[in-house]
Parts: sequence; C-alpha cells; structure tokens
Amino acid sequence: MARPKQTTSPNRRRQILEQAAGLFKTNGFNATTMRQLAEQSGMEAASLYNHISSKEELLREICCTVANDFNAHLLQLEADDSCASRKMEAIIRFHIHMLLTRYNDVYVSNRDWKHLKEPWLTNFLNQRKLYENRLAAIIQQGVDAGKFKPVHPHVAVLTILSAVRSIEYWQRSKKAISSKQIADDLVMLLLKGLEQ
Amino acid sequence: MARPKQTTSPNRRRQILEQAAGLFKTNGFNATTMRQLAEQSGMEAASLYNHISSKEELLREICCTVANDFNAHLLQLEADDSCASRKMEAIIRFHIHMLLTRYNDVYVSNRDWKHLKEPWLTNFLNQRKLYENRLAAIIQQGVDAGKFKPVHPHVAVLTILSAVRSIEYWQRSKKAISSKQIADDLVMLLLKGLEQ
DNA sequence: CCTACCGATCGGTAGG
DNA sequence: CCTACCGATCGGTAGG
Repeated sequence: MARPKQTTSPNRRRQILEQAAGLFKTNGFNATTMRQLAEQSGMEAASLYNHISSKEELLREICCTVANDFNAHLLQLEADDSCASRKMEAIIRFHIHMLLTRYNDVYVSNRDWKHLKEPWLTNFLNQRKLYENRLAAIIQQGVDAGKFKPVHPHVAVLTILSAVRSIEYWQRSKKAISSKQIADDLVMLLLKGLEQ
Repeated sequence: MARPKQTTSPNRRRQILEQAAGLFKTNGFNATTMRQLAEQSGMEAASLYNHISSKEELLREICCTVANDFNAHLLQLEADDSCASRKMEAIIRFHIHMLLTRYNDVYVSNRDWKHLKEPWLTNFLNQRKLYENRLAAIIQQGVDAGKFKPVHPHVAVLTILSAVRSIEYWQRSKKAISSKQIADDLVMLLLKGLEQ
C-alpha cells in the first residue's frame, strides 16, 4: 500500500488552531510563543509554518469565526417575527451558549482582537459596531412598543454584552452551580432587574 | 542660590506611573516597551531605572492602588446601616465613578493583573475574591429581606461587576450621552431590569 | 517535519 | 540622567 503523501493536512491545522486558542486564552496573544505552541503540537517551531503563515493568522481565524457565528445567529433572529423581549432573551442565551461551548475562542476574540493587523482590525471593529447597532435597533423597537424602559438603546446593549461576559468567570472556577441556573439568573437579572 | 540636588523625585516617579498607565491601557502590558515609556517621559530607557525597579513594579502599583480604593469604599459602606438596595446602588455608582475618573488605572487593573508576579498575583486574586464575597453577602441580605429576587448571590455579583465595565466602551468613544445618563441607565437596568 | 540560524527587540545592568 | 551594551528570546526563513 502506498503511504499517502504527508502534505499539510487540514486536520493538523485545525488541531494547531485549537491549541493556539487555549494558549492565547491562558497567556494572552503576545505572551504566547510559537515555541510553546509547537511543543503542545508535538513539533518544532519552524514546522508550524508548514500549516500556517503567521502567528497573527491564528488569531485572525479565531476572531473571524466567532464574529461570523454571532452575525449568522442575529441575521436568523432578525427574520423572526417574535417580540423584542423574546429576541433579547434569545440573544442573551445565545451569547451564554457560545461562551459555554466555545470558551477559548470567544474569550480570546473578546480580549485579543486588538492585536489583529490591518485591514482585519478595522474590519473586525466595523463588524462589531454593526452588530451592536442591530441589537440597539431591537431594543429601540421594544422601547417604542412600550415593552422596555426608556433607556438609551446603546447603553442597554453594552450593558448586556458586558454582563454576559461574567460567564467567563464561571467557566474558570468550576462552582457548584449548573450552567442552566447561571443562564436563567442572568436572563432574569437583565430583563427583570435585581430588585423584587 | 544652591541648585537642589537632582535625586530621584517622587513627582517624577508619579509622572512616569501615569504615562505607564496610559501606555498599558492602549497597548497592553506586554506590548508596552520601556523604550516607549522612556520616550514619553523624556529620557532614555536606562534612566527609568533611577525611578523604578522594574516594569512589573509599575503594574503592581497600579493594581494595588485600585484594589485598595475599592476595598476602602466597601469597608466604609459596610459600616453604614442603609438597606441592601441602597448599598448596591452606592457600589454600582462607585464603580462607575472610578471608571470615569481613573479610566486608565482601572482598565489596566481589570485586564492586566495576570502579569503580576508572585506573591502579588496571589495576593491580588485573594483580595478580589474577598471583595466579591462581601458583595455577595450584601445581596444575600437583600434576598433574605425579600427585597431582592432569589438569585444566586455570586451570579448577581459577577453580573453586576461585569455590566459596570461597559463604561469602558463609553469612555473610549466620546458619544453624545452624558456620564450621568449612562450611570442612571446602568443603575436602573441592573436594579429594575430592561423590561417595563 | 527538522536543523541551523537570522535580524530585531526586549528588560535590565555597568559605570560613569 | 546618559552611553554602551548584554543575555535572552522572539517570529520567522533557508534549505533540505
């Protein structure tokens, strides 16, 4: 049987990307070295460059994938005809779900996007801005319909997006609280408030 | 008139610290170089070491100062006999106030504490944990008194602490919204919720 | 996928 | 506060 030519396999590449996300999350993008990544991937640093073209490309791929997923979900939700309240709850729950199931990628994307190079940095920021504006539009609809309090929509958007990131702390410390209770509490806090 | 001996002045040190906070905020701790800091301070990199002993010392001073200020405020508040609701509002408003008036320091402390060296890293994390526990205790009092919804106190604490950091985004983009409106909206959202 | 290696840059020191 | 410089380490390349 002929041994298959050992060219760069997409599988190997995906493994490297996963390891990179883990290292970036733990140490930060700058503090992660290609030698660390190589060791975790079972090869020499120089060999990584058969699978990727640069360290920044790894970050780029992580950030773009995450951004695309959030975009796709929102696009689908906007086509829906449920009320603003239900939409906001779905958005909050989706963010929680992303944080819980793809912790490393989302965490790194949230913190390390600053190290993207142009033109990807500008593109990333534009996409994020657009995403926030679309969330603000949903909240504005709720305000107009008298369903939401008359808050400034952008304040509400950033508050909610920030609050949802508290999941990061839970993922870190494996507390004796189920994901479901955390998610339910978060949704209640943001939609109904802390006070009784 | 005798020219005063030009030894290391506390003033110069404070200036360097302020510049460092600005650079750390913009570029991150690792990506900030002592040569950049030297240039902004109007001297050569080597000369910085007449005023400080290491790059990490700068970060340490920033993180400790911020942590002490939050601690002091909470200590004072705990002696107060107002209800849990009023206490939580005061805490939220203090966090907002710190973010607005000492943006660089708080931002860097929130993001770059990971680069502290031992034993300060452990000390910082212990202090933060203790702070969160004391907030959770206040929330628990509110829940017991029937003033707060029956949420898990730690979930509420982390949600609120995360939400308050959304101020960071506002500080960055000078929007046409006053600090007061942002603060009021934030307090309302967290205590009363988004829904009408 | 490896060995060998490069140019750049880093935080920090010596000695004045 | 400066000049001169060091040892370490980085991301990445050459050439196989």
